[in-house]
Amino acid sequence: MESEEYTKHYIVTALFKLMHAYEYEKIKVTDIAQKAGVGRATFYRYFKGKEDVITYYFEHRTREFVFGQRIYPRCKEDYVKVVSDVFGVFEANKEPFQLLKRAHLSDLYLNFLNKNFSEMFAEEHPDKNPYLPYLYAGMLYNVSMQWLENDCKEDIQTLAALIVDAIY
Amino acid sequence: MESEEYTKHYIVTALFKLMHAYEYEKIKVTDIAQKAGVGRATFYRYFKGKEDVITYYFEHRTREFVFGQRIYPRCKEDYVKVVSDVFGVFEANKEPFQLLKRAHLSDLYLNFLNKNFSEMFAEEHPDKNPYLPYLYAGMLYNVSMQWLENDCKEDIQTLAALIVDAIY
DNA sequence: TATTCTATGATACACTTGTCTCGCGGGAAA
DNA sequence: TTTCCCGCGAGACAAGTGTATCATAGAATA
Repeated sequence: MESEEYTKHYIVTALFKLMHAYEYEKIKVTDIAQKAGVGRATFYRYFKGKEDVITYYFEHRTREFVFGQRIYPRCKEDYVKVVSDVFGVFEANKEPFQLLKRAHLSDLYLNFLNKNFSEMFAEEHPDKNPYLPYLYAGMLYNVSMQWLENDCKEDIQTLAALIVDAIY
Repeated sequence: MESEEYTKHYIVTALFKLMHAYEYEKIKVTDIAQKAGVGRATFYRYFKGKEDVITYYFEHRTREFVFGQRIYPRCKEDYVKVVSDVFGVFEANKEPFQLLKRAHLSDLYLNFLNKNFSEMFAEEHPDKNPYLPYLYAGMLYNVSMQWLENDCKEDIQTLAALIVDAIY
């Protein structure tokens, strides 16, 4: 008898393996269970459905997405640094983000950016327009996602320059 | 025999009516077809599924408002105009957007903005950085969504000024 | 008026989803 | 060793999805 965590792990990795070969929508619960070597009922005992598997995976590694030091940008160089940092973490987790996107769960990342930028701005400039962090988060999020669509082929400096030039 | 456009319209409005009363996930294609007064097969003749109906809505109901004039911003006043326009349409369609958000389908609106901004920039400035339209779309999208969270209580001029000041 | 055209509803079908039982079998406790 | 526990696979089941076929009503055309 396996531990519950092991069973979950088998299921998660099975889905990821399948997602390398097949389109997310085409993958059926039966396929995942078979690949994981468990019964379909077992799958449903641990997960509500396919999407729940992805959510589970990301909830267990959200910490890795936190970008290094939360410096508040005071000059153009700081802006470049923060923006490059965000893109850097994104690129380092390219594959998980591709899975997120395919599962229509990318907004979890946007929520994450919103939360972090809001806190950053609130600490430093409580007086500033409260929508400003969302403005930054939104453009970083969307550019990141389109960058991902292009398989992150442009280098980070180019993207960072685009962002910073546009807002500075 | 109804025109095809009418039939599509019945289906779209039927879905939106149902979304007032029921959770998006609980609404079945059969329900939509019944509410629209058409057969289920007719639904599938025009739409690939529920989500496709929402996409259609944004393609055909919002396009004329947002990009009817299709001015490409050349000065600060143009920027204010375009941005105010986007927020204006958003506010005018506040209720549908709230439904979208509840259904976790807001990214369809982001897709819509991306598509339109890309086309606008491509026509006017084929040489510009191709990520620029996504930068604008992303920040407008995210600020709009947070604005919606606040029940659109701030007035459009304030928001438009924030955006334009940030990028100009 | 007669004929063609076509959007439609009805219906059947294969497949997937999500829920629910039931009995097996291996590990832990007695 | 024996008994109990419980995660698990197997499979049944209702409901929803998406596709395909077919006959029909009614508008357009001749």
